[in-house]
Amino acid sequence: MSQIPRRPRMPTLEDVARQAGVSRATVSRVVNGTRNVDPEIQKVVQEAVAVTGYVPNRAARTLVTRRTDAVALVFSVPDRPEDDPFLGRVFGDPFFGRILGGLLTVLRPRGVHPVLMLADSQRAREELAGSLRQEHIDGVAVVSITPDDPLPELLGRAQVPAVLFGRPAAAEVPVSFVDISQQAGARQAADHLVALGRTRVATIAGPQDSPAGRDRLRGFREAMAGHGQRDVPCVAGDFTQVGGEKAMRELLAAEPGCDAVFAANDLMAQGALHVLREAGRRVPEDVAVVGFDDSSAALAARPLLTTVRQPIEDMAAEMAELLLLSLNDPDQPTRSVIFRTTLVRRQSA
Amino acid sequence: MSQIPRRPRMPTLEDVARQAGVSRATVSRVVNGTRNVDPEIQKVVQEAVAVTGYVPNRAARTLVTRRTDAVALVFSVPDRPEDDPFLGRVFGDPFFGRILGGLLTVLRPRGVHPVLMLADSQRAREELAGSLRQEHIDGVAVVSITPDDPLPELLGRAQVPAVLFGRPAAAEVPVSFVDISQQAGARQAADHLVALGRTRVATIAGPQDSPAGRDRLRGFREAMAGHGQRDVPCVAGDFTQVGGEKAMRELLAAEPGCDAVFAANDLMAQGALHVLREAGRRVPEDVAVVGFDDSSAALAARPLLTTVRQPIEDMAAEMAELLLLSLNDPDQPTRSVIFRTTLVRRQSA
DNA sequence: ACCATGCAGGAGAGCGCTCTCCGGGCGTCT
DNA sequence: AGACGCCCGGAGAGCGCTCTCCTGCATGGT
Repeated sequence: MSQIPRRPRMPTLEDVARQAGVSRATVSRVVNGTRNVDPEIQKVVQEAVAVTGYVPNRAARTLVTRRTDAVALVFSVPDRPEDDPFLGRVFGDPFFGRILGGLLTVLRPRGVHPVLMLADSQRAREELAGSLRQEHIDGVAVVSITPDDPLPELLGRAQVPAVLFGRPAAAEVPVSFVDISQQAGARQAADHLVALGRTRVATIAGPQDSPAGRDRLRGFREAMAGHGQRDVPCVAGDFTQVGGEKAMRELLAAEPGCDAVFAANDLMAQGALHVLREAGRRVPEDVAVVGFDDSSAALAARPLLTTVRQPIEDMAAEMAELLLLSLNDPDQPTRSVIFRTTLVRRQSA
Repeated sequence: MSQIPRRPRMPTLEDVARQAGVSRATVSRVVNGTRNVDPEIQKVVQEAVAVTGYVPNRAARTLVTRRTDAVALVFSVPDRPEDDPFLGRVFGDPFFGRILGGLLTVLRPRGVHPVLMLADSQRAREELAGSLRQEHIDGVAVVSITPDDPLPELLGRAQVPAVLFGRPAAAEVPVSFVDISQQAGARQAADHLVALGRTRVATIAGPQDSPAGRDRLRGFREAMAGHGQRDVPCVAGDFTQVGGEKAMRELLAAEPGCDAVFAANDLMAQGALHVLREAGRRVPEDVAVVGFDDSSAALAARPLLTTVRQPIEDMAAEMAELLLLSLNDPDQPTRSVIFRTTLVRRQSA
């Protein structure tokens, strides 16, 4: 342990107490607002605090309260070699930032700080567990983009205050989460395309090893079946733009007459848009396109992408609320909150 | 201070010491690898650690070492009302995630955790200062997207270990930073356009109250002057896509004959591409377009955007190195590292 | 007048760790 | 053989805070 570059010594409770002519305990009470303190004395103490420039030392406080007022925001991604520069790509996704923004709206006013962590290897997961046991953080918000992620179950078992973004793959894991109704969202896309009079509808699905990918496809198919279209041509992509391009090309080859496409996320929809343009199809006149997420890609696309909006920020905020709840009372039952999606109508459909 | 939901008591050094039949001090030495300890005893201690499942308590350690092994990653943005939901937009920029990714490649192996903070109001800045004084964090990495940001100066004065992404607006602020040579980057764009044989070159500049915006414009103008084009038509945008669209429209109206455009960032270039397409200009045949940053927008654009690459991840990693350096020795002189940009040639020019 | 009651402030233990200081055993130099 | 270091382990102080317990005083009921 390398030793401390000593910064000038900070004033302590003791200093303030001396300055104010009261005991340490009293100062503590004033600072924390616990118990009643004579207003007269309160004023004296507050002045002493101002004079000395006192700020409570967090570590000392944590040592006794066993609260850190920090939570981890964990991104759980598929394992990869330690030196793979892929790291940047993970966080390059704006999705990530939106979650952070949503969390912050709740955490900040409560004085809780988010610490960023990445669970991308067995070792990283162990370190995360270590962080919790070290009492470095009070709880965990997990965003998992890994199929069959072992993390949720790990946390659930460990009885650690944790909340997931998106339901866990294994339904019986005892952990709180926020999610959207994927199927209802897909249904909105289907209904919209049908209302537009489209009759030869196809879909670019997400990876079928992800719950979101599966559920969106299922929801879309069921809805289309309800509208009388039993066989929806489908090619699965990988949630990336190039994946969407590839899928769209295949779809176009297999179903040249299709007049509408539902892509399981905006990035793939954007890819589809590019391919359709190359192929000389007009959007939305010849082919209507609907995406999913309402990410920044939807606004960057031309024509502007009609898409199923996922209220990410609200979901993240709720995630924070749930987390704080179980922080303050570990015996809270696990809860889940399912958000409603909305169809955002723009130009592409 | 709400009281602790007590989790089961964790094993302490004391427990390990008892288990191993040695003193607390010895266990501490083994755990931290300070001083030599008899290999025999070392083994006994390690076993005791394994048996008890001991993990050092971070707060206790911090209390005495005065190190938290945490740094703040601060995004300094223009002030705004406390309840403005703009929050999400800040972090929605992939730029943000790339920085985080870069930082992490350095911080993670060193066991340092990034804590996220937002400096978006006077109050937030004070809280940040408080966090430092509370010894909640050891240092600060700042990404400022505010013109005339008071934060760098504040930190510089406070003698706090700090590193900026991008040079401070006021040159004499004593604080380390990483940056690119904005002018050299702009020059690369200019040289490329000239090499392409373009003779009527225009530019969409960034906001002129940001250092980057100013420097890129200056660099571009100087380079073009060097190539014999003295008057470069210029409209300033605001670094957003719509800003780019607006600027491009103005440019097209004023200079219908222009055959090349340099946009001060990719987002604006993307906007320009859209407008050019609407206007029936072919890119790159009629008008060549070069962006700046090499962000994800460059790859999302069609045609693929030729752009000046800023090595964000490398810069962020260096930022972390500089920060760790001054953490370990506060007397380090302030340093700055200027990175080289590279022209990434794709389709648009 | 007395004791029960309530409330505000002080004393002091103790959270879990690191680190300085000490002491004892051993090797080495004279 | 004695003196002198050196190396390794133990003892114990103390980091800054919170919180329990205690004490002293005012209040009110009988």
